[in-house]
Amino acid sequence: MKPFTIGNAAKATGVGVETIRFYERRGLIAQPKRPEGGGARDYDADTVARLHFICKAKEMGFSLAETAELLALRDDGEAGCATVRARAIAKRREIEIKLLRLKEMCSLLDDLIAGCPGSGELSDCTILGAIETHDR
Amino acid sequence: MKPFTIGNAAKATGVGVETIRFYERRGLIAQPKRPEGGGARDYDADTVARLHFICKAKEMGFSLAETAELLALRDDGEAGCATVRARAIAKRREIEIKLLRLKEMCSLLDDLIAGCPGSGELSDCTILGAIETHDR
DNA sequence: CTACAGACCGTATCATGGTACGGAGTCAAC
DNA sequence: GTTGACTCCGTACCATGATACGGTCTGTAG
Repeated sequence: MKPFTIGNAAKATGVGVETIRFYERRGLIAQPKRPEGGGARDYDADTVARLHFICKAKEMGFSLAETAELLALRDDGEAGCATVRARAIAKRREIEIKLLRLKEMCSLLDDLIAGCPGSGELSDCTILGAIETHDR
Repeated sequence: MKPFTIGNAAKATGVGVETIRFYERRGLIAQPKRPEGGGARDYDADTVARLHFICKAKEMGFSLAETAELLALRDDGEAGCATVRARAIAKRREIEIKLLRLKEMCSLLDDLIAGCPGSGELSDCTILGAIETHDR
């Protein structure tokens, strides 16, 4: 088994070397001990697992700070499954809200696009006009 | 008609005074001339309209840089309506993509939440386990 | 033995969209 | 004539999530 140098850990998880160092600085993962006498640090399996965790959590929309909290829960013997579940549900709700915001944006844009003749002078542009109007 | 000092312009558009100055620095709006001998600048109707424009565009998901481009189009006698329409359509497509990303996040989370017993030891937490697993 | 690839480390920089601070000036009311 | 509310202006700072730089050290291959 090849040693997980920072470069190998980066390749294995698809993040950059600098990004791993960044996560270390942010406390999401521990920096592995450096071998006596110098040389490259060895990223153990658990640290690599944490990197995967971070990537997955990011995919699901968790911020780094939230991911750090999830990792802390994971490390905390006291915490229960219900706490984690609550985080997931809260995040789901957050995303739902963003989804609604984006849908609103879409329909605003749809209205503009539908109302636009698509050619002609800028002075008659219904889109610019509509953006400018402050009807609220 | 009361003069649009920066504070009044801010109230009228719902943005902060510092934010207006920030937009000036970014070139989205021009800084009105200062009256001879000093005193508060007067934000004319067009500048206030531009501020409304910026707010609306933000609501629709345009970044400040994109909004600056739209404003430049608005100022450009040569530009045609078709250009503006194209921007709107492109932005719509972008938002559609974000929408899909968020929907993916939602279903990932839904799967986690559905598979979770909701109580019990953290060591059996299906959610943490699933986040950690690198199946891709 | 020497060159080159990586690792190491601190620090700086980027983009995005603001927010805050501090000192000075101005204006109107009391 | 002083207080308080604004304005003006430059500059600094915030969060978020990285990315880059430059110099040193080490490990390996040729």
